[in-house]
Amino acid sequence: MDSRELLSMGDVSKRSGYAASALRFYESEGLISATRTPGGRRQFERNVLRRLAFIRAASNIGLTLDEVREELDRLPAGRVPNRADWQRITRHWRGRLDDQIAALERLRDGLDSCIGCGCLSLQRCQMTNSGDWMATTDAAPGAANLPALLRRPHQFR
Amino acid sequence: MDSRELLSMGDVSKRSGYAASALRFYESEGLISATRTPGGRRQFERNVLRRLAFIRAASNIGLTLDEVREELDRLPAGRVPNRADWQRITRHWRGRLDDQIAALERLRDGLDSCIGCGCLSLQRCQMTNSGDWMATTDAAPGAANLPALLRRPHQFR
DNA sequence: CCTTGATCTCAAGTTAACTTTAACTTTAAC
DNA sequence: GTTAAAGTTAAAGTTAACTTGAGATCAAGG
Repeated sequence: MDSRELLSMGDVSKRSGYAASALRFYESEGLISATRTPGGRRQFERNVLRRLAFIRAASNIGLTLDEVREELDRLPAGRVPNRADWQRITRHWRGRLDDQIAALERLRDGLDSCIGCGCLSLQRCQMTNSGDWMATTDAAPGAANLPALLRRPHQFR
Repeated sequence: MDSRELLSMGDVSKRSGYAASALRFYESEGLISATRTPGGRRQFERNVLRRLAFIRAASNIGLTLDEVREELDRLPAGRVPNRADWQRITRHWRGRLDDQIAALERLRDGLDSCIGCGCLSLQRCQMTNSGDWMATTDAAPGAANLPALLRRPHQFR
């Protein structure tokens, strides 16, 4: 552990591409860690760059920070992640991507059938997913059952 | 225009599946409109249900409310949308879906090549997209150039 | 010693799309 | 005439992932 290899905030920010404010935020959230100089400034170990690359990749896949934290927590404590670790994770990510792709394709197919069927009034249209909105009965409101993965994060629902 | 066919807040809420608060919000945003009773309560015309189905569908596709408003504004003013209107819109939506699917597939392919290449240390990994993060030079930080459509709405970037 | 630039902390702001709360008012029913 | 259900407004709250701003402090160079 040669202590001459510690990185400053500026170093890590430049090299990771993350703003200093984001790094502070990630530290406050427990996603990364840093020691302090006597004067109170952060000193990052080199491996924080690996963690940040991991975080960047996971975010690109679409994980929330909470999920990223879980993934990071499940990584081996002391050692560097090995091939098996990495494969477990990428399999998980791949599954998520496949799900998202499948959901979008279902939507697209629904749209296509909609174009073809000529339901101009949107009655019974696959895209609206509230089958009863034109009904005269007071059935329960249709569930909003479209791909959750794709929704922009709403309030609770 | 027989005035006996107006719908109350509760009617529209039940039939559209939207909460009353959402309907008030949509009205305040100019997405839907309503007249008022002498007492001040909203009276919706029946065609608001069609508009709401449209809004629901567009939201499912991933449009923001601003975009939905634009689409609605571009719909014919007086007449009911015809097949050509509907086709123009669904073509637009289909294009968006295709873009999103393509972006996800690129991500998935990147992941696959990553699994295969064994770059366990995440160096030069396709998924991180900040090619220089391990470099010793102070190059500009890598652009976050992954599919914008997929990103959860961040701050500005 | 002084200036400059990098950092620090803590609180508040940002965006989207609504929801929640508080305090009333209408309307319909009994 | 009273009550309960449904509706109204305006303002503030919610979530995620950070950013911005204010007001210090640190560290290095001259």
